[in-house]
Amino acid sequence: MDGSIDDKSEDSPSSSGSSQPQNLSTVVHTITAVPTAIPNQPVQVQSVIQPTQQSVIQAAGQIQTVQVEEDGEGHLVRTDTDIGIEKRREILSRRPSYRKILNELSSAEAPGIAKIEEDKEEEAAITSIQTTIPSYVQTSAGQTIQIAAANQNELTTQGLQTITMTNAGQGAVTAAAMPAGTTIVQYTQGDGSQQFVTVPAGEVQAYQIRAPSSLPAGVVMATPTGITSPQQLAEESARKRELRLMKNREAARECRRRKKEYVKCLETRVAVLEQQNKTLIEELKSLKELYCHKAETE
DNA sequence: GCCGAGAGCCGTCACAGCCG
DNA sequence: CGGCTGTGACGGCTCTCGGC
Repeated sequence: MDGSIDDKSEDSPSSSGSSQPQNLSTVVHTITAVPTAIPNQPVQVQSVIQPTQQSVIQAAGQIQTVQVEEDGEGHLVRTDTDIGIEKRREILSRRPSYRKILNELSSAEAPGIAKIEEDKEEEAAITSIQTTIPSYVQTSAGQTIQIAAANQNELTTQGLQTITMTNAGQGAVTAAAMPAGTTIVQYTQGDGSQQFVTVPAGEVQAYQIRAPSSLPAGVVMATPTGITSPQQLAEESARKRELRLMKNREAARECRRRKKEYVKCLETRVAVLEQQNKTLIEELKSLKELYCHKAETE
């Protein structure tokens, strides 16, 4: 091909392909500077190592400096420089999350690629209850459950609208008795979505409501104190399982969302790069013509 | 209208890696 | 080291579309 760039690292970030793990992924060549019409000027090209989904590689968005030089036969040859093979291999030792990949891509990239939001809303909600709140659920007459918060202001911010609970089912936070004696502590988040935790009725008095930072937004974990009977243990483990499933459900949703966003981002990049490639080819053609024309006239 | 194929989404499980 | 998180894999469900 006329004026083609011989990319010696087509499937590997390094120009010495054999020294790289086989599953090293695609290299997305991000041309950050369109070469000017100066024939012998080395062209700085930014290359973004892009791991594929299935591969065991890591460190997407690692930028390496690549030089494109003429090889003496009119071909432009890419020669990688900066990162040593060993170091790169070390960097590539773990697959990053889609969020990491995309964020690194976008930070290494010109503006235009949106970062995956760091779940700001969720974090905001968690922040408001992040520290262990010395609050207790207590049953009183008529199944009214009240949480005495050390800092009511924290509890009433974003994540949890209201923390005083009644059994009426109308309040922002309600506790409904289950037939089997289980109590569901239900509350409404700022966005209107419902969250709940199950609490065996007999244990309600002993429950401490706390909000570990690891929980999804607005989820309050009730930690029983003084569980003794096997039945309570079973209920506790069932509760834990439910919580785990719920969190994993949410995590899977988020993961899929990030994955979609990541794929979209890649598709956008492909389109941009195809366009840039076209432009470069055109430019190369015109330069060649110019050069030939000049040679003929001399 | 019925049926099968294919695509897309979801929940769950398993597992690797991270972090306190 | 144990708990948590992110993600691949898998199976089930639903929807759409084309062929009959």
